[in-house]
Amino acid sequence: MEVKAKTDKQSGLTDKVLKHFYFNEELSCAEVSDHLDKSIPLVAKSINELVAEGFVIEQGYAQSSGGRRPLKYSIKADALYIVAVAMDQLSVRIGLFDLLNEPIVAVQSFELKLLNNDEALKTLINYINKYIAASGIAKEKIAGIGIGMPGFINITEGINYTYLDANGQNLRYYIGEATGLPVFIDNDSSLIALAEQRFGAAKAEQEVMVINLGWGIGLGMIINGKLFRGYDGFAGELSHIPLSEGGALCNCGKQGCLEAEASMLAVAEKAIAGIKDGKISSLQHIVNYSARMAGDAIMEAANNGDHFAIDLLADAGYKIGTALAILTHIMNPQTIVLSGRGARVGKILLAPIQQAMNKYCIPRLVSNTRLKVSELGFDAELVGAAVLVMENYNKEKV
Amino acid sequence: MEVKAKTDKQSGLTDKVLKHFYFNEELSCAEVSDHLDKSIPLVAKSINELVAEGFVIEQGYAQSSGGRRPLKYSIKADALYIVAVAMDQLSVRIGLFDLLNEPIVAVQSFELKLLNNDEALKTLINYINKYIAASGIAKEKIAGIGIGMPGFINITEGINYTYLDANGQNLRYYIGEATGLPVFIDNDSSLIALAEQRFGAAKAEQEVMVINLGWGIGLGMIINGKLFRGYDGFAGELSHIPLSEGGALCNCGKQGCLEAEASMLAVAEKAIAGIKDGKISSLQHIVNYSARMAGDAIMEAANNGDHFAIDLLADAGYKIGTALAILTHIMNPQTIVLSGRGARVGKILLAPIQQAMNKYCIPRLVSNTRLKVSELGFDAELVGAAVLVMENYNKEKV
DNA sequence: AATACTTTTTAAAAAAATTTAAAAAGTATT
DNA sequence: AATACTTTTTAAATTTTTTTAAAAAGTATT
Repeated sequence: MEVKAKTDKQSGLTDKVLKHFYFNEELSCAEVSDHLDKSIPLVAKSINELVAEGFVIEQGYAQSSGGRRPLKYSIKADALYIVAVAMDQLSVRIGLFDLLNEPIVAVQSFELKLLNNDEALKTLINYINKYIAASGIAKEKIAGIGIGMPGFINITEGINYTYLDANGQNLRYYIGEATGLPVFIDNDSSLIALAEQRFGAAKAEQEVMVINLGWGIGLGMIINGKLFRGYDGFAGELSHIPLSEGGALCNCGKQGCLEAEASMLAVAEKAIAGIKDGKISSLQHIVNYSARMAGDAIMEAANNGDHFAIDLLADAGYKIGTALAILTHIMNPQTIVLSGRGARVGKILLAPIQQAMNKYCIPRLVSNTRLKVSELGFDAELVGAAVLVMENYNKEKV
Repeated sequence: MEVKAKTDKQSGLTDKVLKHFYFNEELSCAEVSDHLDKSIPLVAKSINELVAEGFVIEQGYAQSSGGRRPLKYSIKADALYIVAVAMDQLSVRIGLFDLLNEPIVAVQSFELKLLNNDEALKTLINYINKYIAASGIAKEKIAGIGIGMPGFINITEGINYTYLDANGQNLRYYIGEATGLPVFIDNDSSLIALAEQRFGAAKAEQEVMVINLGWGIGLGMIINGKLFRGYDGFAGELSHIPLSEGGALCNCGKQGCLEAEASMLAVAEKAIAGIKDGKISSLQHIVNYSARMAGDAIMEAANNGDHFAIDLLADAGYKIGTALAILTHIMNPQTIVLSGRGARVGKILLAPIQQAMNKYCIPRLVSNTRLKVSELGFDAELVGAAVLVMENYNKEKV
């Protein structure tokens, strides 16, 4: 016998309506009823409840489309706040957003090495707690903490198999206990995909592949309008598909992985090697940079027209395009979005990627697949972390 | 304003219950209620209706599990019949099945060249009509005709962009008019996947990749327990992914496609070339065979231990395995099934496929992915065609 | 300007689904 | 063998949801 909370049923629709307002702009009662496929009386009841509780506000009457003018409602921006955390292998960004995804406190970032760092989890929790305390926002007003992190993550168990070991404990629960707030974690690339589908370049689309161009190359898949994770949660491992026979050695142990050939880290390494080899470029100074700093410098230089940087990126782009051709053949997506850190050089990558897809894709597939550069860019992971919290939010939580 | 038939709502559950009995063995009312997540009174009403109408029969009381003995029900095999048609580029098979997937009339096959054949559609319809008439089964007892066919198929529009042109008309509607029965069409590989997930090697599994080894290499994808078709319906184009730089020329115009390197047709061509080149084998006689007959002979010989045939298949298997490694990285399926015509040499292909996957997959992915050979084999497409009909069947049809 | 037709919202009535209670038919334990 | 506890089925009572009707507030057309 399942113990279903009585409110579970009753407030189920109300939560859906609330989320619908979070994900959409102004809506009338009739529109919500239509979108949610629920009768108007039911939806009206939920909306009135949300208005009474201060989650939703009336926005006045809109233009008539041939009948009575609809009364529009929208989410109340300051009804709740969300803590969003975006991590990569070396650093953490944290922000506090309202329900319109506007930052309430400036996004802060700090260094945090995940690899072989036993203190990483404690440091992270400490930083989150300080950030929330400094914001002055009452915890009751915070819907939860969303965290995007690299690594193989088991969402249901809340475990990251790669980083942030909590002695095998549930990471969500552990951080939740330490912060006193509901915590939701997911893979960084998945969250970027979520952000692009909800508020970005592939809004409301059903079949979307989002490429997370960063120090590695990630893939977040939206299938049937939902994040797809595969049977064990490991789907989207685009970066380690065998691309070229006997190519560069990847840190996964194999050869010819996309990541080892075309990630921003790989580009940076090639750039440093090239300059040491006497290549002419505005990037002479990067030889002593870390690969990571070099990566940023290369993207900057490419956007400023440096030929060497552009050539390197074009080369990476062509390889990425080859992988995207494979992906397109298998998934037949509506849109492929280039997102993440590398989106800032998206325009430079676009041409060689498209070129490779033209060559390696069946014509029918190339012509139907849209290739877009993210506008969310580096913010995508933070937005996705916020979305993750709201997707899981329950008004009447335990 | 949508015109929803009033019966649509009422009989909705009854149809679901009916299908549940088609896809499952004996079930009690309580079990169905549990599976369908509907209350017992509702389910009981539907079951009683189905029993009264002769779709479902009582199977007596089962063993008690500590309380009242459950009354089991099951589908009535002869309540309905299904016409299943399985096509490839050169031939058609047709069968009449009952609701237990048992053939009522022997499966017949005949030659039908699809390419550049304006008469193909008329011939097909003619054959189907004759087959049904000869069976002596009343049309009222036939749930519909399911047809699996090669080519790019738009399910919603009912159009096959590759073969069987009905002057741009809706193929489903066209055949439906000509036969007087509801018609459902789908891609052959999709139907094979459907069969494997419903009655085959991946029964009830949610994330399954089914490889259709035939004259080409097809892929049917089950994602979230449902057939996935991609945005335009062209997902699963595994056979034309760029596998090797500058390999054999494919009839799609590109080079190095999996299909051109590892399909049964490619194997047959290699075999004929090899024998002409003086290879020792029991297959000397196939030099004058068509590639298609040669393909069958090679599979036969391989199963009889012919080294040359086994080597050729092993070679093809290794290439298929490389492609499956890529597929596994992207999709992280629970199970990969080797099905279709080539399943009869599945055991021979298994080892080289697994070998390639071991080499090219991240360890975590290989160890979690099950690789199985279909037991349905060549019958899979027919079973899938029958499933297609029943999935779309409505008791109260228009 | 008046009439006819829209669309949105509110309220009342009807229908559908679930919950609760009770009966039927077992098993397990003392 | 009697009692206590299960599970399945049937029936009755609620609850929930949808449908229908009506009112409110517009637009378009003659």
